[in-house]
Amino acid sequence: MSVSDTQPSPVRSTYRHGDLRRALVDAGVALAREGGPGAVVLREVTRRAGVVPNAAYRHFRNHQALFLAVQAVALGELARAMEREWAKTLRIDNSAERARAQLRAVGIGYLEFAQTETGLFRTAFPVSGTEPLEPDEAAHRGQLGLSPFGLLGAALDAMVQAGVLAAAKRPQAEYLAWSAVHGMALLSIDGPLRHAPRAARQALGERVVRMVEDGL
Amino acid sequence: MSVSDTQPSPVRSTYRHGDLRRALVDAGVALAREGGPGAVVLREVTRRAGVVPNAAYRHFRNHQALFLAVQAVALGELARAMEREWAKTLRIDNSAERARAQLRAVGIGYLEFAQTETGLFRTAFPVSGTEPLEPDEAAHRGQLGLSPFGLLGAALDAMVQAGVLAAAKRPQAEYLAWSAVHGMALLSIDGPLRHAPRAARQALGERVVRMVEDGL
DNA sequence: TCTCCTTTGTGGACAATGTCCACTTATCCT
DNA sequence: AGGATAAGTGGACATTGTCCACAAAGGAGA
Repeated sequence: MSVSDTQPSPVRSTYRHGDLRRALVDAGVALAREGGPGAVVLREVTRRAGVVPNAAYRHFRNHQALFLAVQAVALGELARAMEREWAKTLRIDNSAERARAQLRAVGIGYLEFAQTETGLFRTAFPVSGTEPLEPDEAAHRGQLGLSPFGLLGAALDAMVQAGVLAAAKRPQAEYLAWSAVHGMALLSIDGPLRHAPRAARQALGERVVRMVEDGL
Repeated sequence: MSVSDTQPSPVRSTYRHGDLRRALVDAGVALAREGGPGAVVLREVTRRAGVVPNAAYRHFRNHQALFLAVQAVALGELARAMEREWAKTLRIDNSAERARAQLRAVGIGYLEFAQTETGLFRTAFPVSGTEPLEPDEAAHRGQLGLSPFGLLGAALDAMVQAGVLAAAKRPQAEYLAWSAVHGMALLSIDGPLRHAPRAARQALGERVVRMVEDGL
């Protein structure tokens, strides 16, 4: 409901669509949401927009360009999910505790999103092939103006500031944390844990985040 | 060269192929090796086997079944890569040191394989959609008879035995370690580190493995 | 207001892919 | 020897991404 606001009827009386580009992206996002990256099919997208397949080519160079736009939206939604968790940490007074909590929040938000919006999550990180988006491009940010990557960095910075992370370990620490959480997300949705009870996955999620906290 | 040994000529005089199933899998593996999962295209596979597309259906129910066979081979190769690293630890006398080294070996082997045989690695863990293979099925094992998952478990068991890992932390520890390393592998080949110099990736690989060792 | 140009959709086509059905050709088993 | 059966072939179809030529509508300038 935050993404798509305009498609009252799939039929259209005017020759011009009005805002086809947006309609296409919206349809793409909807498809990605329930079906993952593979469901973002150009022809189906145009079908949902009530338009002939070729019309898409007036707005995107090719299928991949369309897909990238969808991916950007997915990344934005991920950022927002993480921000939501982050916001909960703001009342914590003790700065060391808060910094730690923020790192965890970022991780938990990530994992939660992967399990709640699996299709979008998969779309945000298309596995192979396509050149991925740069982790910090404008469109992928949430309301705080931070990309998922930026949020993680902010949490780590806060940890250094609060003295719970040695400054020497700060450089590149993003990648360590991200790896662990991203891996867990994949194991949870595609790997051997995909059929484990939700509680078990949640417990492992907490544990992996703690591992990062302790092992960084 | 370990996988395919029989396809002297793509042409064939006999009506029967002899061992088409194997030829198909071999071709599939070759395609996966350079091109990843998306390159394992049924028609191309049959083409390489010098046979008409439909012939594949005598040996595999559908494209996915073929793909699963290829995936199994990829998992086997991964297992072998890990075993190779594992073997290097066997001369270490101190059992605590050895156990730790084994955990690292398993991780490093995994990461090395991801970067050396990227196509096969991606094929071993097809991102979304398809139901993944169970991590312990027979065909995916290396020469030691252990699956990638089994190798990791063995390393963790050794750590408990050697007293460098609290028994209480043992259960499910596989998933924590696997997450971290798998995530790093993906960041290295698809994510933001894909263009980083090899040395940088290697350093981060070592670091993530240490993080697991310390944080488990 | 009338013309023309540019943008945006349409229509029809093509190659590639996975899959289905009917048919042919060997091979094996009595 | 002879028929069942396994293994390949041929032709077809729907679906997908993409290309090219064309039509329809707005907008800019007269």
